[in-house]
Amino acid sequence: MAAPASEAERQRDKERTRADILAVATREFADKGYTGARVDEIAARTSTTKRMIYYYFGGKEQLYIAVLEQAYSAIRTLERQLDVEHLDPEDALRRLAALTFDHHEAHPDFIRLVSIENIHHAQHLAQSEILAGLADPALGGLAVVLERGRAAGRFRADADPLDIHMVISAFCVFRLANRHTFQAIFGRDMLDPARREHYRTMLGDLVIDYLTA
Amino acid sequence: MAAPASEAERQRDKERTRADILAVATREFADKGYTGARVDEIAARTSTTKRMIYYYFGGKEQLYIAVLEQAYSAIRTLERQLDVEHLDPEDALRRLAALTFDHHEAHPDFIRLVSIENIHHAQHLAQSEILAGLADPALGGLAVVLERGRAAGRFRADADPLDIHMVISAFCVFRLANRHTFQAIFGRDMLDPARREHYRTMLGDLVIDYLTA
DNA sequence: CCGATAATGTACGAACTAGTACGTTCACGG
DNA sequence: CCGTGAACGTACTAGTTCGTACATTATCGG
Repeated sequence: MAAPASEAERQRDKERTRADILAVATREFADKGYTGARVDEIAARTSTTKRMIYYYFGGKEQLYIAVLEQAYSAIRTLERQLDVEHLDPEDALRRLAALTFDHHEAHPDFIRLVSIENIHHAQHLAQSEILAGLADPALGGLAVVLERGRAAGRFRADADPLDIHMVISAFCVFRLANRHTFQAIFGRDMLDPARREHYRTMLGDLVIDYLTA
Repeated sequence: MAAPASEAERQRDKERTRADILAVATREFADKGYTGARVDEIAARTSTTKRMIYYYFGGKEQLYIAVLEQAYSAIRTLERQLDVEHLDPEDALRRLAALTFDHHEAHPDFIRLVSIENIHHAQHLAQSEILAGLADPALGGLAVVLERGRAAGRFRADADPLDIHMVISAFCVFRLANRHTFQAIFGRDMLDPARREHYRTMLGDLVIDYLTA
């Protein structure tokens, strides 16, 4: 009767079970926060049981840290896409801004996890070891581009890579993280598709106008 | 023996008890989040008992809403300080940016409450009635200043008051709300007093350079 | 001065929640 | 083909947490 030959149909699959738990936990933590998330609820939405969460991750906190690590490592790949070599500084910066804008919009769960983690003073992130190497890819290309623009006399002299990164992040993060209170108070949906291109362009202008003033 | 004549020495004081609970609850909710905050913990830090929380507020959720309402109403007074009449548009905007910057830095609890409320999709704010009249004071003066700058040909034509407000808020909020993960990843303390003036000036430049590009 | 009511304190319960003890089933090597 | 360990499921517990029933004290009008 049973023909379990195919690897894909394996009833017991370490990788699949782990990935399943992690995916469900990501949504649950992003949605309810660390304290608000319920281990029983995560287990219920999984195709396995609560026992497996403790079997594979150890506990609620370690599961949450694993979720954070996965979310952050997915981000690492972003800034590498910046084409430092072949674009002039202004175009490269506009491209970085647009890339970051798109990336944030595509990963609302990540933004929420970062907000949640900040509520908890980044205490879980501090326990993790994913930090090493996270800063570099985000800033390496940016520093090069800024230096090229400065050398060409097009960018202001006091432009700091981390400051520019902060402005871009602030714009993109705020738009997602604070959209609910913003909507409640001002009645404007910052994620309205009709305004998307406007904001995307605005961020580029904001950065370039500041650098070239 | 007892000489309870003086109003200040009253053993039973409705106002004082209420205010005490609210102050303690504000710190507790801002620190731990809505789900993370414990009613028993709030009661313990109060000079009264848990019974009074339910007597005056009804429950945890209503207490949290009361905290939100008080925090937001304290903000209302801010934007009124903008001197629309006697400053030229650029100075007025720089002043608004600096005012907002200072205000956010002075009220970290408020920023945290807003972050927390956004995690919960602003569902509590929606239940409140403080919303009416919150948007106007924030934007009224700004709209006037922008229009004056536009009329004088100094500001770009497509400048929208709400967009400018968003940029200023994004900068100030991000600096406080995300300082822990930012610090953990990039090793920079965005609240370092040594960098305060730099960021304060930078925000003004950012806004003005965008508007006058 | 006294009764009514607002304000406060104590002790407790019902429901929830993270975590675990214990038992079971599958897969793979020999 | 079978034994051993990895992977998985069930049922339970200890502790927590919101909320409340009930008792008590202060204050103020008459």
